[in-house]
Amino acid sequence: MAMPAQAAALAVPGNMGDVRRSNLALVMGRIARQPAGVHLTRAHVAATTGLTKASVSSLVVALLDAGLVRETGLNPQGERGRPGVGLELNPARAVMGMEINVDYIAAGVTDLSGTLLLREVRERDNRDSEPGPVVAALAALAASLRVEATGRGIQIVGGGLAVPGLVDPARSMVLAAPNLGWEGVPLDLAALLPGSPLGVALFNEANAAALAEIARRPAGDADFLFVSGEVGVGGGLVIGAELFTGPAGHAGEVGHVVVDPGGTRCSCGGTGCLETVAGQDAIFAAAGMAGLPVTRSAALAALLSALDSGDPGARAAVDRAGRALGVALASTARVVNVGSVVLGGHFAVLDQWLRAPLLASLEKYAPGKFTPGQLTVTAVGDPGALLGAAGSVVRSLVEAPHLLQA
Amino acid sequence: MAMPAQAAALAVPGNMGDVRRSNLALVMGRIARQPAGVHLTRAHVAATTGLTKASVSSLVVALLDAGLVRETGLNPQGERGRPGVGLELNPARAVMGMEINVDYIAAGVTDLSGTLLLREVRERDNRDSEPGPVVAALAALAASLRVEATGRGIQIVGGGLAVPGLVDPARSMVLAAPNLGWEGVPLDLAALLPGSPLGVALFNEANAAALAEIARRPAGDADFLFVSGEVGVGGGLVIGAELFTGPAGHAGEVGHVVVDPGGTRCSCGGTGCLETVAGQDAIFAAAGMAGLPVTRSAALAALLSALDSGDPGARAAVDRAGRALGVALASTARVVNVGSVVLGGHFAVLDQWLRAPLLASLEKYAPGKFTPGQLTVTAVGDPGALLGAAGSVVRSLVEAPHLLQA
DNA sequence: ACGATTAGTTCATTGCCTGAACTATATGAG
DNA sequence: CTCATATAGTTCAGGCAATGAACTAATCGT
Repeated sequence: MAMPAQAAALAVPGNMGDVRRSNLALVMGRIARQPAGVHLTRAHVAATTGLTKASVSSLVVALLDAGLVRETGLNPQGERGRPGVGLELNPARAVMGMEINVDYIAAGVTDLSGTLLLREVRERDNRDSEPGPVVAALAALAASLRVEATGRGIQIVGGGLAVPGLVDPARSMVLAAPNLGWEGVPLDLAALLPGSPLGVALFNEANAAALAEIARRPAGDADFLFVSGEVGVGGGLVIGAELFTGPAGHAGEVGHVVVDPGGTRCSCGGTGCLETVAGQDAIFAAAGMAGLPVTRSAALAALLSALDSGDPGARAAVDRAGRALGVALASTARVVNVGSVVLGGHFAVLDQWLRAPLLASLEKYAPGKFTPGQLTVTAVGDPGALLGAAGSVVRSLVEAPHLLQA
Repeated sequence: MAMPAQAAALAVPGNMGDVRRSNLALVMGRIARQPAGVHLTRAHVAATTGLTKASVSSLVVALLDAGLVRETGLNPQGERGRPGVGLELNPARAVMGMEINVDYIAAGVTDLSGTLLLREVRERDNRDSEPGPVVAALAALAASLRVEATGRGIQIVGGGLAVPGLVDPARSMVLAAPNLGWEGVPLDLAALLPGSPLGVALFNEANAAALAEIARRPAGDADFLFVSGEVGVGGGLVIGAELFTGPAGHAGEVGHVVVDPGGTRCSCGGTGCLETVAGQDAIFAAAGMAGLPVTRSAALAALLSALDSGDPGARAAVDRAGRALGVALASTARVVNVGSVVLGGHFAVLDQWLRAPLLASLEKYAPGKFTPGQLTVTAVGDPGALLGAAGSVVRSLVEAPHLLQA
């Protein structure tokens, strides 16, 4: 719920409890947004949120009781007047991010400020795998991290799982993950974090990575498209610092924008999709690297050295991918009106080779829409999906602190 | 503001006034959604909204005082128990929709239920016109309709203006309307309806037309892309029964999706945009009708008869436009994840000739995403932009009835 | 005519924010 | 060392909005 000046018609009556929850979120958000280590007092919260000191005091008590916030010592530096009691996010609460990908599973723990405390990646070939054992292995990994966290006095209150495919979060289902060979797979998310108050949320990998980017961008720069380059090409659309997933939950899928109407068949059944030109397998094949190193990171390294040594096939393949990406981004920019793009996956790795053809293509198909500065590379990198999945739990907690109230 | 179960972090403290406004909107929305002529009582509002009878009574008094709602007689048919007092939208309040287009200006008055009460279209060539006289002529037209409405005891509380071009509603500016020859034109919207309590809102024409479609669609079918075929190709993206305009306010511009990377230059500076293949001028030119009838409706009629008589050039041109539209819609469907499309403008007129190549193209580039039933033609037609602009005012009033409180 | 039934109002209660008054604890000047 | 000043935080009365129960109002069926 949102409560301010503009009222939107809703299906549910509002009451005073909603005011309380809204203001609780306001105070929680203020505390969460405070830079780490900078003293923040009730008085300052009141002054910056517009709430009265009396209300803030009452709301902070609720947050303390819920264990979301902690009091630190008094203001250390000598200022006039009574020193205020410091407030910060409770470091004894944390969330778990988890990821299932083609070559590995991973789990990590972040505190409520988004700092990564623990992380563990287990290599594992999940191609054409059975979902059951993969999820069981991830549950075991998560359990071990949880034990480690508990040993440090840290409670895991919830988690998020990122999967490389189309998901239906509402039904906890993986609708289609071609690279895992999963289709219509229901997941027992609760088993990943048994008994955690907030449970486990499910995300598409590119969407989770996009969420992780949000926190790492300058404030106000809250609209962008994250493009994830893996075997497939995924996308996460962020508008107003919110993930925009569209009516059916799969918006931002820039990998299947048509970039070549006369092109080749895509695994999705379509024709000339971006993925058929700029996906990892497509680039490797076009560069004449078919049947080369098994792992993707090795293949990428091989491609990079081929590019460095001036291999014409490799250069042409990347050039073509860059131009195609430009076509897709130009169209996307028109339809959803975003002017900033963040490149992830192999697009980030290949940035120096990709950038020139991509910018040229953007200028040709959407002149004036993009400046080079609006085309950036992921600030998070590999653990992006994991951090984003974890961060989403933090975010839901900041927006609805009452979820953890007694 | 929105008030229910899920709280979103906001910059502004909530208080009980927000609860009041939210519930006011809830009751107002319930009354507005009641089919015309069907008796609706306070008791029924309470039962369907979840508010208590006491709250509903109090809220209804406020709506009556604001003049938004009216009591009708008692329940006519004999049912057991005390008959309830009927409630309906006040027929003495109305809004004005206005439109500036290439060949005409238009204004119309609708009551709060969206019924068109008055409408007047004045032919007028606005190509490469000065904004001042056009707006003055529209103001005069609006004034005359307002006099007529006042004569019937109807008060105009606000209005909306639709313009064929990119607009910045916040600054009341037309950023670019190539077909009018306007660029960076500030509009004195207040002059169109002097002294009206809600003022005049500004819309892009395709967006306004999309708004008008919302009300005419079956409930639950709230996600679609409206494609407006005029000289240019515009679009209005509706998600969750809300217009989605994106970060900069121009989302849904499907006319500049790239459908042919090797294609011709577009007026926007890009290359191979949908508009270069499927815009009216493009189709007329491809059909070999350059320099034909002056007015667009005459040219369209000529094209239709050429199609009827089997003219191969005309058929090929429309075929090509249909296929290109399919490419653009396939890409758009992936990026924003809409599965329904509403055709307007010449796309609606040419539907029978366009449909087959369009569906074939959709099936080729986005297989399984569209069924023929999800491809429909405008249910509103010509006055769409006008009705949508007017409807937007009604909508804002329903969502924030307190705007008209004393 | 009277009981049953439904509509709508009145009123005491509860919850939350607000503003003012008050308490608590520091700094700095004399 | 003491006191004025300044700032932090709590307490408390007041107001507002929703709630639920009790009450009044109006109609139907028998």
